[in-house]
Amino acid sequence: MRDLANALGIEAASIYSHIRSKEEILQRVCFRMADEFFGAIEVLKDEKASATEQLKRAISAHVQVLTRNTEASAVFLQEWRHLSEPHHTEFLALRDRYEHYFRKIIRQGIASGEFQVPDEKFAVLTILSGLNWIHTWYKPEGKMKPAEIAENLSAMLLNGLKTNLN
Amino acid sequence: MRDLANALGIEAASIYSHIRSKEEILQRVCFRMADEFFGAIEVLKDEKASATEQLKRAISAHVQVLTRNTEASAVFLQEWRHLSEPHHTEFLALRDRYEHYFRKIIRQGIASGEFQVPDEKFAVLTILSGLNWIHTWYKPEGKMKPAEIAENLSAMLLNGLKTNLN
DNA sequence: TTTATTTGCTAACGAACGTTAGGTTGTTTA
DNA sequence: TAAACAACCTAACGTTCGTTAGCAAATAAA
Repeated sequence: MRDLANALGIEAASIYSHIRSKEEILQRVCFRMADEFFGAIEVLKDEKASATEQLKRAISAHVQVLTRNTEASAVFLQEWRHLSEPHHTEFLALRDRYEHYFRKIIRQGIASGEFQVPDEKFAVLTILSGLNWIHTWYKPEGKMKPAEIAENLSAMLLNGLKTNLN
Repeated sequence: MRDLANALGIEAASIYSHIRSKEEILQRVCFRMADEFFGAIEVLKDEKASATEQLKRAISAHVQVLTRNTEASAVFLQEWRHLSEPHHTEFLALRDRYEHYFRKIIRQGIASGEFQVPDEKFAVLTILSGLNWIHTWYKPEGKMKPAEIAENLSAMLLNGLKTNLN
């Protein structure tokens, strides 16, 4: 709180005119980011699109949220486990629900023959790992733009590294 | 320190018979894990192997280290940023060196035509993200064994999700 | 213009933290 | 057998932490 107050140019005690507690700040960051993520995929719902297309869009949406909120993303991804109950459990439920959205796409891809995936849950966890690691290196002034990041990640996850002779 | 002491069944003050400081514990975990990772890739050095094979082996080695040290891995991956100087800078240097090992493999794969990678650094960061996310879900008693994890991750990163008609 | 509200201040509180000091007990070594 | 050493204990310290209380000043509203 003293570090935050320093950054704001006020005293730590003054922050309590604006918030109830430190825990409330963490809750707000985590649940607002969760809302951002869900909001971003909510508008994508188009189950007529191919699984490939749906996955690309989901990846892109996720990347947009992350790169638009780099600091909140870092807090969201690294500090959620400090949430107190019942928020901690609620948060895990949201995370599960978000993962299920991706699993559904993967399952659809398997069913349609677009994807060949030995383990669906593993695939989703790996996709999300690639997405959620972005905050560790992404800089707004960096050479790779969010759209390029999404494109590269999609290409890598869909096509793999190996040279494709198709 | 009191939580750790509780887990050990001794008093917090007693820990200081065995270590110099809390910071020393963090240093030891982080640098010993770094040693483990470097040791694991050290024995792999065989530049005659294809880039594909080298990458598979590097992934496998990394997975073995992570899954053999799940708790230390969590500390290593999540707490390194709390290291004090000069250890913090040393740690980043080690991390860079480890990343370079992977970049070298990718570069070799591009040169030999095995890989088609728009951005080599991005590819490595994504590979490492998949690897370093494992500690968030892996359980020794889980259904997927380390060797299977390595195999699935390699397949996914090399071949991608898309059904390969080759 | 006066009152209410907002936002910040200082001072302080109780709790938690990492660690030190001195002592005791058990183990090892000479 | 005695001395040295190791490993633990209790008690406590100074620091840091999140937060509250009471107050002052600035701003907004009546």
